[in-house]
Amino acid sequence: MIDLRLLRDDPERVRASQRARGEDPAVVDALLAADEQRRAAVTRADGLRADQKAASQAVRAASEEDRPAVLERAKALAAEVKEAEAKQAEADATLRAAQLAVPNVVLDGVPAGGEQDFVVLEQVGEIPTYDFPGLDHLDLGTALGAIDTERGAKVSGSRFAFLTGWGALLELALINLAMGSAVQAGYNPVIAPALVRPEAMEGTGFLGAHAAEVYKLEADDLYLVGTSEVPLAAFHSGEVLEDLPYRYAGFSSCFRREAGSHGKDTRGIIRVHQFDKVEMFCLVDPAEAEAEHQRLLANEKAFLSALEIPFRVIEVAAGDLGSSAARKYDCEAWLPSQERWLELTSTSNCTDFQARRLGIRSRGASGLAPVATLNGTLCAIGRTIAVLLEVHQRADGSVHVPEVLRPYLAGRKELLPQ
RNA sequence: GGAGGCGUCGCCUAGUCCGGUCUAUGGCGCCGCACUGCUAAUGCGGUUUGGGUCUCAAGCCCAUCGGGAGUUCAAAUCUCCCCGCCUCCGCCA
Repeated sequence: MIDLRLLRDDPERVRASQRARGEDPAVVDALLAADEQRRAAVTRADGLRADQKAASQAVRAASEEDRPAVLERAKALAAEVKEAEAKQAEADATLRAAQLAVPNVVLDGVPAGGEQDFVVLEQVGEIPTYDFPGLDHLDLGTALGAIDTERGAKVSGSRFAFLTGWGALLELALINLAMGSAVQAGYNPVIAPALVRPEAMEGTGFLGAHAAEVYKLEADDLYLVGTSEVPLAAFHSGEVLEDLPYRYAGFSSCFRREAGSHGKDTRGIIRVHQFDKVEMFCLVDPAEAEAEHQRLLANEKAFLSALEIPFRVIEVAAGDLGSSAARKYDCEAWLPSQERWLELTSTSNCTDFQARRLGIRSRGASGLAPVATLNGTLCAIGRTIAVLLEVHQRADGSVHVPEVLRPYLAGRKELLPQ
């Protein structure tokens, strides 16, 4: 949710942000108009309420003979108030809708344009080459007895998979490695609920453009989260925080309908309906947000480097940002079977946009103000397993185990086909 | 799932039966000032949050007693729905 004061003071900045995103700047002017109308409605209703309050007191004070006339007046005012309040409620709803239609203002330096207009910031490691044909992660995983998508489909449908044997152990290894390094870096570990109320989903902005992506349990009015960013962000909703920053590393299963991605990444476990993820989430002073964002990115890079995965870092263009994000970096790993870069992690600076809607504030020099929230993937486990298998495969079908994972995998230096 | 109890401006608390200066009581904590050799103690004042108005300063106004709706001239107080917590029973990994 955008700051209405910023909007009033500098609407052109918001319009420019809209243009950078390739979205309609007219929503900015619609919001300005809605804001003005709401303020007019509030002023009128407040005034009438003040009159009615006085009239109501007068009823009590009135003498026996004055009473009927005074009561009449109070009743008339009550009707007027009711009508003015209805108009105010309408203006409030219009304002809210207009406010939800305006995404966060992008930060300086974010490249304008859409999905293909990203900027590559750096590449870590070389694109690997292999002097043997090579298998994709599903063939490798099947041979290792680590991934079973056929039975996943039989039991749950397409885009579901079982992780078995080394696959299951690899998942646990990655969770432990991710959580361990997060704790070491000062993040508070959290196991988060995967089912949340509508308010949590709405407050984090996932019921907007991405509503079709979200699973809903109709009978219980609960949603399955697509990322633990949702419960982590909602964790402190409505609170006043002291002693910023707060840093969390949340583990949860993630559920996505993948409604708009028919035919995309259908093979293997790159894009599935259910996967597990360790997500970092930070609440900081808005002045510290950009520095915190760099920290998150650094953590992501360190994690991928430790897994000996070659990757590149891109800055996502304005049009490809989520509505809450003001800047976003993705780390993309090289996927040998498809000879392309695949998004493994993503970190967004949401400035105070998300916190404003969730009511997460802290006491600053000028009173209570929304904090800044940031999120970043530490490890999306399924995809990381897919990349690990492909990148570290060898001609004989075995897979090299990076040193950092060995303590969690009974010291194994390689995984062998069964 | 069944029965009962509870939710008050940071924390605790009065008020709710029987609607009206509730403009929400008192204590603790916190902030300021005074007093004091320092600390403590004491005294005085302040201390929810959001919004509106305004030279965005003071001031004034409106809302806010878990959330929402209703009844009424008037709701912390009455009615209904929802949320949360507690106790007991049932069921359960």
